[in-house]
Amino acid sequence: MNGSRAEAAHHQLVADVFARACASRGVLEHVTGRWGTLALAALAEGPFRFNALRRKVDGVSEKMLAQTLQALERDGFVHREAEPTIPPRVEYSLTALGAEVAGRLRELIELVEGRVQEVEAARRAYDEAKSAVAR
Amino acid sequence: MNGSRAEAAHHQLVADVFARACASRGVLEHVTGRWGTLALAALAEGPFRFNALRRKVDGVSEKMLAQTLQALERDGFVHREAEPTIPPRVEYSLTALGAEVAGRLRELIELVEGRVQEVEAARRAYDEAKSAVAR
DNA sequence: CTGTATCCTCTCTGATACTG
DNA sequence: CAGTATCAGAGAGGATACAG
Repeated sequence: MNGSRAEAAHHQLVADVFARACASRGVLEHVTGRWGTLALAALAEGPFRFNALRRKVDGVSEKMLAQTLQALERDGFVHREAEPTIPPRVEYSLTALGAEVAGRLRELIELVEGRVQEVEAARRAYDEAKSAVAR
Repeated sequence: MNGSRAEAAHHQLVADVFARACASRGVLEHVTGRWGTLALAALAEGPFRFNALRRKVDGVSEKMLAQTLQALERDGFVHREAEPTIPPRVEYSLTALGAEVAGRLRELIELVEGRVQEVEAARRAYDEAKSAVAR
Protein backbone atom coordinates (compact mmCIF):
# COMPACT_ATOMS: atom_id res chain seq x y z
CA MET A 1 0.00 0.00 0.00
CA ASN A 2 1.65 3.20 -1.03
CA GLY A 3 1.63 6.61 -2.63
CA SER A 4 -1.22 7.58 -4.88
CA ARG A 5 -3.29 4.58 -4.03
CA ALA A 6 -3.91 5.94 -0.58
CA GLU A 7 -7.51 6.84 -1.29
CA ALA A 8 -8.29 3.79 -3.34
CA ALA A 9 -6.64 1.57 -0.79
CA HIS A 10 -8.81 2.88 1.95
CA HIS A 11 -12.01 2.22 0.08
CA GLN A 12 -10.86 -1.16 -1.00
CA LEU A 13 -9.80 -1.97 2.50
CA VAL A 14 -13.32 -1.42 3.68
CA ALA A 15 -14.65 -3.61 0.92
CA ASP A 16 -12.07 -6.23 1.76
CA VAL A 17 -12.75 -6.17 5.45
CA PHE A 18 -16.41 -6.87 4.93
CA ALA A 19 -16.36 -9.00 1.82
CA ARG A 20 -13.25 -11.12 2.24
CA ALA A 21 -13.26 -10.80 5.98
CA CYS A 22 -13.43 -14.55 6.21
CA ALA A 23 -9.83 -14.87 5.04
CA SER A 24 -8.15 -12.17 7.08
CA ARG A 25 -10.39 -12.16 10.09
CA GLY A 26 -9.18 -15.50 11.28
CA VAL A 27 -5.55 -14.54 10.82
CA LEU A 28 -6.10 -11.23 12.55
CA GLU A 29 -7.67 -12.96 15.49
CA HIS A 30 -4.67 -15.19 15.95
CA VAL A 31 -2.48 -12.11 15.93
CA THR A 32 -4.61 -9.86 18.08
CA GLY A 33 -5.99 -12.48 20.37
CA ARG A 34 -5.23 -12.39 24.06
CA TRP A 35 -2.18 -14.65 23.91
CA GLY A 36 -1.16 -14.08 20.31
CA THR A 37 -0.41 -10.44 21.00
CA LEU A 38 1.67 -11.23 24.04
CA ALA A 39 3.53 -14.10 22.39
CA LEU A 40 4.48 -11.95 19.41
CA ALA A 41 5.51 -9.09 21.68
CA ALA A 42 7.69 -11.44 23.70
CA LEU A 43 9.29 -13.01 20.62
CA ALA A 44 9.99 -9.54 19.24
CA GLU A 45 12.68 -9.42 21.91
CA GLY A 46 14.40 -12.50 20.57
CA PRO A 47 14.08 -16.28 20.40
CA PHE A 48 12.82 -18.17 23.40
CA ARG A 49 12.35 -21.73 24.53
CA PHE A 50 8.95 -22.95 25.53
CA ASN A 51 9.19 -22.54 29.26
CA ALA A 52 11.16 -19.32 29.05
CA LEU A 53 8.36 -17.96 26.92
CA ARG A 54 5.87 -19.23 29.39
CA ARG A 55 7.53 -17.34 32.20
CA LYS A 56 7.73 -14.23 30.03
CA VAL A 57 4.07 -14.29 29.11
CA ASP A 58 2.95 -14.29 32.67
CA GLY A 59 -0.34 -15.95 33.35
CA VAL A 60 -0.55 -18.13 30.28
CA SER A 61 -1.25 -21.82 30.79
CA GLU A 62 0.76 -24.56 29.13
CA LYS A 63 -2.19 -25.43 26.99
CA MET A 64 -2.92 -21.96 25.70
CA LEU A 65 0.73 -21.19 24.98
CA ALA A 66 1.10 -24.39 22.99
CA GLN A 67 -2.13 -23.71 21.16
CA THR A 68 -1.20 -20.10 20.43
CA LEU A 69 2.27 -20.98 19.20
CA GLN A 70 0.89 -23.66 16.92
CA ALA A 71 -1.57 -21.24 15.38
CA LEU A 72 1.15 -18.65 14.86
CA GLU A 73 3.51 -21.23 13.44
CA ARG A 74 0.88 -22.52 11.06
CA ASP A 75 0.19 -18.99 9.88
CA GLY A 76 3.88 -18.50 9.20
CA PHE A 77 4.54 -15.86 11.85
CA VAL A 78 6.63 -18.01 14.14
CA HIS A 79 9.45 -20.45 13.41
CA ARG A 80 9.83 -23.53 15.56
CA GLU A 81 13.25 -25.12 15.81
CA ALA A 82 13.29 -28.47 17.57
CA GLU A 83 16.48 -30.32 18.42
CA PRO A 84 15.69 -34.02 18.65
CA THR A 85 17.65 -34.52 21.84
CA ILE A 86 16.65 -35.86 25.19
CA PRO A 87 15.41 -33.87 26.89
CA PRO A 88 14.02 -31.99 23.88
CA ARG A 89 15.04 -28.41 23.27
CA VAL A 90 12.71 -26.25 21.23
CA GLU A 91 13.29 -22.66 20.27
CA TYR A 92 10.68 -20.28 18.97
CA SER A 93 11.46 -17.17 16.96
CA LEU A 94 9.75 -14.74 14.63
CA THR A 95 9.82 -15.21 10.88
CA ALA A 96 10.30 -12.16 8.65
CA LEU A 97 6.56 -11.90 8.26
CA GLY A 98 6.08 -12.35 11.97
CA ALA A 99 8.52 -9.56 12.68
CA GLU A 100 6.61 -7.20 10.41
CA VAL A 101 3.35 -8.00 12.10
CA ALA A 102 4.90 -7.71 15.54
CA GLY A 103 6.19 -4.29 14.54
CA ARG A 104 2.76 -3.03 13.58
CA LEU A 105 1.33 -4.59 16.65
CA ARG A 106 3.93 -2.85 18.77
CA GLU A 107 2.97 0.50 17.29
CA LEU A 108 -0.62 -0.13 18.18
CA ILE A 109 0.27 -1.30 21.67
CA GLU A 110 2.53 1.69 22.24
CA LEU A 111 -0.23 4.04 21.18
CA VAL A 112 -2.70 2.44 23.54
CA GLU A 113 -0.15 2.23 26.34
CA GLY A 114 0.62 5.90 25.93
CA ARG A 115 -3.02 6.82 26.13
CA VAL A 116 -4.13 4.56 28.93
CA GLN A 117 -4.56 7.56 31.19
CA GLU A 118 -6.88 9.20 28.68
CA VAL A 119 -8.85 6.01 28.46
CA GLU A 120 -9.10 5.73 32.20
CA ALA A 121 -10.26 9.33 32.43
CA ALA A 122 -12.86 8.64 29.75
CA ARG A 123 -14.05 5.63 31.69
CA ARG A 124 -14.42 7.61 34.88
CA ALA A 125 -16.35 10.32 33.05
CA TYR A 126 -18.57 7.74 31.42
CA ASP A 127 -19.29 5.89 34.63
CA GLU A 128 -19.98 9.12 36.46
CA ALA A 129 -22.41 10.28 33.80
CA LYS A 130 -24.11 6.91 33.98
CA SER A 131 -24.59 6.90 37.71
CA ALA A 132 -25.72 10.53 37.56
CA VAL A 133 -28.53 9.47 35.26
CA ALA A 134 -29.45 6.65 37.59
CA ARG A 135 -29.98 9.12 40.40
CA MET B 1 4.89 8.55 29.50
CA ASN B 2 5.70 11.58 27.39
CA GLY B 3 8.25 13.58 25.44
CA SER B 4 11.37 12.00 23.90
CA ARG B 5 10.75 8.43 24.85
CA ALA B 6 11.54 6.50 21.68
CA GLU B 7 14.21 4.21 23.11
CA ALA B 8 12.93 4.15 26.61
CA ALA B 9 9.47 3.43 25.33
CA HIS B 10 10.50 0.17 23.74
CA HIS B 11 12.18 -1.18 26.80
CA GLN B 12 9.50 0.10 29.03
CA LEU B 13 6.89 -1.26 26.65
CA VAL B 14 8.13 -4.72 27.29
CA ALA B 15 8.02 -4.17 31.01
CA ASP B 16 4.63 -2.60 30.73
CA VAL B 17 3.17 -5.31 28.62
CA PHE B 18 3.94 -7.88 31.22
CA ALA B 19 3.78 -5.90 34.43
CA ARG B 20 0.95 -3.44 33.89
CA ALA B 21 -0.68 -5.57 31.25
CA CYS B 22 -3.81 -5.40 33.32
CA ALA B 23 -4.38 -1.78 32.34
CA SER B 24 -3.73 -1.91 28.62
CA ARG B 25 -4.70 -5.49 27.95
CA GLY B 26 -8.35 -4.83 28.56
CA VAL B 27 -8.33 -1.75 26.36
CA LEU B 28 -6.45 -3.56 23.63
CA GLU B 29 -8.96 -6.36 23.69
CA HIS B 30 -11.82 -3.98 23.13
CA VAL B 31 -9.97 -2.52 20.18
CA THR B 32 -8.72 -5.73 18.63
CA GLY B 33 -11.67 -7.90 19.49
CA ARG B 34 -13.77 -9.45 16.78
CA TRP B 35 -16.34 -6.64 16.57
CA GLY B 36 -14.22 -3.80 17.95
CA THR B 37 -11.90 -4.00 14.97
CA LEU B 38 -14.74 -3.99 12.47
CA ALA B 39 -16.67 -1.24 14.22
CA LEU B 40 -13.62 1.03 14.29
CA ALA B 41 -12.85 0.24 10.66
CA ALA B 42 -16.42 1.09 9.68
CA LEU B 43 -16.48 4.32 11.67
CA ALA B 44 -13.18 5.33 10.09
CA GLU B 45 -15.27 5.96 6.99
CA GLY B 46 -17.47 8.44 8.79
CA PRO B 47 -20.31 8.67 11.27
CA PHE B 48 -23.06 6.10 11.21
CA ARG B 49 -26.38 5.45 12.87
CA PHE B 50 -26.92 2.25 14.75
CA ASN B 51 -28.68 0.24 12.08
CA ALA B 52 -26.54 1.63 9.28
CA LEU B 53 -23.53 0.46 11.21
CA ARG B 54 -25.16 -2.86 11.75
CA ARG B 55 -25.63 -3.35 8.02
CA LYS B 56 -22.05 -2.24 7.41
CA VAL B 57 -20.57 -4.67 9.90
CA ASP B 58 -22.15 -7.66 8.29
CA GLY B 59 -22.90 -10.53 10.58
CA VAL B 60 -22.95 -8.68 13.87
CA SER B 61 -25.97 -9.15 16.09
CA GLU B 62 -27.85 -6.27 17.68
CA LYS B 63 -26.61 -7.31 21.04
CA MET B 64 -22.93 -7.53 20.18
CA LEU B 65 -22.92 -4.26 18.28
CA ALA B 66 -24.52 -2.46 21.21
CA GLN B 67 -22.11 -4.10 23.60
CA THR B 68 -19.09 -3.29 21.45
CA LEU B 69 -20.12 0.32 20.93
CA GLN B 70 -20.66 0.81 24.63
CA ALA B 71 -17.23 -0.53 25.44
CA LEU B 72 -15.62 1.69 22.80
CA GLU B 73 -17.60 4.69 23.97
CA ARG B 74 -16.64 4.10 27.57
CA ASP B 75 -12.98 3.87 26.57
CA GLY B 76 -13.28 7.19 24.76
CA PHE B 77 -12.75 5.88 21.22
CA VAL B 78 -16.27 6.47 20.01
CA HIS B 79 -18.61 9.40 20.43
CA ARG B 80 -22.34 8.78 20.75
CA GLU B 81 -24.70 11.60 19.78
CA ALA B 82 -28.32 10.93 20.67
CA GLU B 83 -31.15 13.20 19.60
CA PRO B 84 -34.00 12.78 22.06
CA THR B 85 -36.64 12.58 19.35
CA ILE B 86 -39.24 9.97 18.57
CA PRO B 87 -38.19 7.78 16.99
CA PRO B 88 -34.70 8.19 18.48
CA ARG B 89 -31.79 9.02 16.22
CA VAL B 90 -28.32 8.12 17.41
CA GLU B 91 -25.12 8.75 15.55
CA TYR B 92 -21.79 7.16 16.29
CA SER B 93 -18.47 8.64 15.27
CA LEU B 94 -14.80 8.34 16.15
CA THR B 95 -13.18 10.63 18.69
CA ALA B 96 -9.71 12.00 17.98
CA LEU B 97 -8.24 9.19 20.03
CA GLY B 98 -10.45 6.67 18.26
CA ALA B 99 -9.28 7.93 14.89
CA GLU B 100 -5.65 7.47 15.89
CA VAL B 101 -6.26 3.95 17.05
CA ALA B 102 -8.29 3.15 13.95
CA GLY B 103 -5.37 4.39 11.86
CA ARG B 104 -2.89 2.05 13.53
CA LEU B 105 -5.38 -0.72 13.33
CA ARG B 106 -5.84 -0.07 9.63
CA GLU B 107 -2.10 -0.36 9.09
CA LEU B 108 -2.10 -3.70 10.81
CA ILE B 109 -5.13 -4.90 8.88
CA GLU B 110 -3.67 -3.74 5.60
CA LEU B 111 -0.45 -5.60 6.31
CA VAL B 112 -2.28 -8.79 7.11
CA GLU B 113 -4.65 -8.39 4.17
CA GLY B 114 -1.70 -7.93 1.85
CA ARG B 115 -0.05 -11.08 3.14
CA VAL B 116 -3.01 -13.37 3.33
CA GLN B 117 -1.67 -15.37 0.43
CA GLU B 118 1.63 -15.91 2.21
CA VAL B 119 -0.26 -17.03 5.28
CA GLU B 120 -2.37 -19.42 3.27
CA ALA B 121 0.73 -20.85 1.65
CA ALA B 122 2.31 -21.28 5.08
CA ARG B 123 -0.79 -23.07 6.27
CA ARG B 124 -0.77 -25.45 3.34
CA ALA B 125 2.91 -26.19 3.91
CA TYR B 126 2.32 -26.73 7.60
CA ASP B 127 -0.63 -29.03 7.09
CA GLU B 128 1.21 -30.99 4.45
CA ALA B 129 4.21 -31.47 6.70
CA LYS B 130 1.88 -32.60 9.46
CA SER B 131 0.08 -35.19 7.42
CA ALA B 132 3.41 -36.37 6.01
CA VAL B 133 4.54 -37.16 9.54
CA ALA B 134 1.32 -38.98 10.21
CA ARG B 135 2.03 -41.33 7.33
C1' DC C 1 11.77 -30.45 28.84
C1' DT C 2 8.03 -30.13 25.66
C1' DG C 3 4.25 -31.07 24.88
C1' DT C 4 -0.83 -33.96 24.50
C1' DA C 5 -5.33 -35.57 26.58
C1' DT C 6 -9.02 -34.94 29.57
C1' DC C 7 -12.37 -32.74 32.16
C1' DC C 8 -14.59 -28.87 33.84
C1' DT C 9 -15.84 -23.98 34.21
C1' DC C 10 -17.06 -19.68 32.57
C1' DT C 11 -17.42 -16.19 29.13
C1' DC C 12 -18.79 -14.90 24.72
C1' DT C 13 -22.18 -15.11 21.21
C1' DG C 14 -26.51 -15.24 18.83
C1' DA C 15 -31.69 -15.91 18.52
C1' DT C 16 -35.77 -14.34 20.34
C1' DA C 17 -38.80 -11.39 22.61
C1' DC C 18 -39.81 -7.08 24.63
C1' DT C 19 -39.42 -1.63 26.03
C1' DG C 20 -39.24 3.49 25.24
C1' DC D 1 -35.30 3.31 15.55
C1' DA D 2 -32.45 2.02 19.21
C1' DG D 3 -31.76 -0.55 22.25
C1' DT D 4 -32.48 -4.13 26.85
C1' DA D 5 -33.56 -8.88 28.85
C1' DT D 6 -33.25 -13.57 28.83
C1' DC D 7 -31.86 -18.06 27.65
C1' DA D 8 -29.17 -21.85 25.55
C1' DG D 9 -25.27 -23.44 22.86
C1' DA D 10 -20.39 -23.14 21.47
C1' DG D 11 -15.98 -22.31 22.39
C1' DA D 12 -12.16 -20.25 25.13
C1' DG D 13 -9.48 -21.08 28.92
C1' DG D 14 -7.49 -23.45 33.14
C1' DA D 15 -6.04 -27.57 36.18
C1' DT D 16 -4.43 -31.89 36.23
C1' DA D 17 -2.44 -36.06 34.66
C1' DC D 18 0.26 -38.35 31.53
C1' DA D 19 3.44 -39.41 27.21
C1' DG D 20 7.88 -39.08 24.42
